[in-house]
Amino acid sequence: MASDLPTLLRFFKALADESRLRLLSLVAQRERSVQELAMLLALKEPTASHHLAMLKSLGLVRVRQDGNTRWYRFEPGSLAGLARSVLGDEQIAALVGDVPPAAWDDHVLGAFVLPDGTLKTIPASRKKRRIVLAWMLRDFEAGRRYPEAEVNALIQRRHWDSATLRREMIGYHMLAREHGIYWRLDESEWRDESGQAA
Amino acid sequence: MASDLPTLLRFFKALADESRLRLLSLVAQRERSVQELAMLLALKEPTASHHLAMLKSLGLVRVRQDGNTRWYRFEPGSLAGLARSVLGDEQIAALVGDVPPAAWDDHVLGAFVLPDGTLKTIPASRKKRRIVLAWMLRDFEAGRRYPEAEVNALIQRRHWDSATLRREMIGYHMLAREHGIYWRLDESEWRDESGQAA
DNA sequence: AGAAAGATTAGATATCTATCTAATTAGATG
DNA sequence: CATCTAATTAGATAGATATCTAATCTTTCT
Repeated sequence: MASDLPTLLRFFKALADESRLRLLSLVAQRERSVQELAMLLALKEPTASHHLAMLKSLGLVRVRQDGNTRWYRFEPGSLAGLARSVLGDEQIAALVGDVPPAAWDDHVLGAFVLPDGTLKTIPASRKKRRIVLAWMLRDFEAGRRYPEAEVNALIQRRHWDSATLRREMIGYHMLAREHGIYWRLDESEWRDESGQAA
Repeated sequence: MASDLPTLLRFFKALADESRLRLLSLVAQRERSVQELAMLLALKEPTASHHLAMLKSLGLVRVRQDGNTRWYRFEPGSLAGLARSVLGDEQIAALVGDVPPAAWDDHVLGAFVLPDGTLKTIPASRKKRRIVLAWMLRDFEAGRRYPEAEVNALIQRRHWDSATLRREMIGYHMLAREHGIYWRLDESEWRDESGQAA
């Protein structure tokens, strides 16, 4: 139901306060007036009133007016929706809205690839090196078979050290070799940063 | 499981922050490194690290170290306990720990009853008047029948205006009258502050 | 009508906390 | 062994917010 990030955030902020949790607890037992609640929590009435207004705006409590005292009570089931939106692990994963998934890769590439398309340096960290290698692999067509000389030529369009880079691509299982012939492997075959198969 | 107030409060405080919610969301999709997370949220690494430490201390994320990068991932099911402790309305009501239920009544009585046991004034508000009347009703034995003169005498030990107080006790259905004879009614018969039967 | 009670609104303040920079630790690389 | 990278820890700061006092509003009682 209410599982967009701003809404979820409002609920959590409302519940992340000891006074408000105690208020909820007290009005869950029975109807209570503002001054009674303020007295029980050792707060001034305006403070209690302020908290109750927030809880009301979220539908967590209901008010009944009688004379000039207002009786607050907990709204049963109002937290069930929140609980449901938090129960499933998938719901949490679905919260990211506007973050482009490739942002990190772009960031790394931007730091290592020059405007002319050549590699500034080979990233020292495995994590970044893997991203750069995956980018370089786009120069190779899937299914086609390449002799070593052609592999080196394609790599050298990006960086002079084709020996190192070719070895790395093999190491990550992005490229396979047999009898001096190379071919590109599918992404599902690649090794991850720590050398494990994906 | 974790439904005492301090624990619940820690969880809600941890989740009541946009950065931490987004972090959870990102690591729920896949394993991610600190610098990747910092970059995706436009935060500095120490900030991300700080948030992740808090989430880890609550068991919401797990870490795997590889080289000197640490891969964080969401701990599936870690929120289920929280959700369960929030789902049931009774759990909320059970949070009040150390608040004595009679505190409010004691407070009212303390404000209107003098040390010698007499009534300073009759509370103007129905809410407080009802509490004082209930207190005065203790002077009457259950089951016993009282002529009007005796009722007045018992009330006057507390306050001179026995006529008003007697009428009020009748009004709240604490006392019943027939043919000039009065008797005390059970608490279940009393009217509440707004005149409704309990 | 005037006074009082209960509650809310307005405005001020002090505490908490999310974030940053700088310094430190631990691991990998050459 | 020196260097570099990723992450954390330490310390400082700016922004958020829980709470208070004072003022206002509404309903009830005399």
